[in-house]
Amino acid sequence: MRAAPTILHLDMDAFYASVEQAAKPSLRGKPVVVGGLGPRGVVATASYEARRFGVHSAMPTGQARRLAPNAAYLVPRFTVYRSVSDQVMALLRELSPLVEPLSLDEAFVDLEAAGTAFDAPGALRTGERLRADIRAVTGLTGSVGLAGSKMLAKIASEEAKPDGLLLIEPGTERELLGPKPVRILPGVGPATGEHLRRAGITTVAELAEAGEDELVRLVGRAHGTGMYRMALGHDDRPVVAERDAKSVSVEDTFDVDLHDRVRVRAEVEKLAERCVRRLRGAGRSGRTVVLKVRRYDFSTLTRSETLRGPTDDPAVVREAAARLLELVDTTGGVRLLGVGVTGLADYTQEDLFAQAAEAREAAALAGAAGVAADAAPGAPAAGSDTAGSPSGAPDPDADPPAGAEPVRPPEAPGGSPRQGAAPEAEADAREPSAEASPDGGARKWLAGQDVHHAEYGAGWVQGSGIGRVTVRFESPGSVPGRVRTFAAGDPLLSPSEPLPLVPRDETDRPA
DNA sequence: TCTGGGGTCCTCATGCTA
DNA sequence: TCTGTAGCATGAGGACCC
Repeated sequence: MRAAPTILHLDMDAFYASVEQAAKPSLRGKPVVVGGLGPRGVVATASYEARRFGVHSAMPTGQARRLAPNAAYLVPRFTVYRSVSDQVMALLRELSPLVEPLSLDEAFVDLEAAGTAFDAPGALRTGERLRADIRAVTGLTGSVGLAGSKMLAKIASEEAKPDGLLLIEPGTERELLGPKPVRILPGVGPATGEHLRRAGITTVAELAEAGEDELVRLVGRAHGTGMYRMALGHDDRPVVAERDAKSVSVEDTFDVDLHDRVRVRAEVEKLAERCVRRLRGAGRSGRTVVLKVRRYDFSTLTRSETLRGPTDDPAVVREAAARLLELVDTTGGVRLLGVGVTGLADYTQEDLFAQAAEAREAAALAGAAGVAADAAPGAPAAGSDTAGSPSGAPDPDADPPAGAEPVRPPEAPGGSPRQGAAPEAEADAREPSAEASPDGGARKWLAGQDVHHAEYGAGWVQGSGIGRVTVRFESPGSVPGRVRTFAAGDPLLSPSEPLPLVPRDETDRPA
């Protein structure tokens, strides 16, 4: 615990919904729900107006619709959220070089790392200035918590919500935490909360009284000791700016359970390819392939296979996933499939082979020059799992050449810079875009999606169905706009890029 | 019409090896 | 040679977070 409140936690208020309200003037002050709109969708964020009806995050969208039938239901637009998030993170980096993003809308800042002394009044001034800057730059509100540790700063911002600021003075933490429910502590979720409740522990003070040994007995060593320290207000976790991803995965929940085994196999293949695209996009490779299956009864199982070396070859991941699927009984139906890769590395088995091939060539050249050289040692191991690899490619699933140095290629092909902590889902396949309907007919329009009409200008899809699409023509800087309905296949209507929350110029405005 | 998607970390079981 | 064991890798599942 630090002697001064130098950890700042920022949490944007109802972020996705607030961005939508800023982007769509007609929704300001109205209940807005952002999330999956399909039959099995859940709420990602609800505006404060929608929360008054009892709608909250992680609630099935169907249930939200029953509670708040008149709310606007929109699909998430991650491109916009990411660009607003970039603006906010840039403001945080002006405060200190040590910023730890937790998601698009949340981050810790270590003010001490800025090299400036921060006492309580100084920290408060910094927090208030940050909130004002965020409002000026994005038009949105965020809540700020200030304390001597991450846990307390986060609790403070939670208490300050919405649109507030709270500083927890060092020395007051036990008094503040004591009466709060155990669920306020990070890492105490529904299962642990219920477990503790059955043991007669409901508040943080009772947790502290129970003692470390009892908590270890109840919930295990790692969790028990950590929870005890937190209950005493002790948390010395540092703010960490850069964190490498440890796994990459994609998954899909189907509107209707899949029963056809052939279809299940085809979906697993598609997921494996999507997963590898993400993997390659991050310039990484992975060694362990994981298949996830959620069955009709919501029981979830995973099967995994560790390869001989890391790969980013779609064929290798696809085949491993297919082998894993053979181990799973899907009788009764499948509601979700997922494919992931863990054991990430920055090089692949193929890189090792390329290096070995270079070594062979060099040796051959040396041999031609009259220097004796052994053939590259380390033939691919027998029993390789990938007999089906594309011909012409080196078997990517074999032992690396013996004696090969652990290599790190200068840059993976197309490799993007390594991301810092970016737990936020890419949601690449979820970004709203006009989709061809399965029957090859008119496009499918998603509520909330950005569109442009050749005659009426910029707008967004308010609703669609039975061959029609309703569009509201407005933009962030305009007054609430008019609604018009078109045929879903209207050639004058097209999907468009999202507009910035602060219009760049008048051309962005609706006609 | 219950219950998404992308992650991290922990625990426990099991098999192999020194 | 046999046995016990510690350590490690792997695999599966659960809890939690945003």
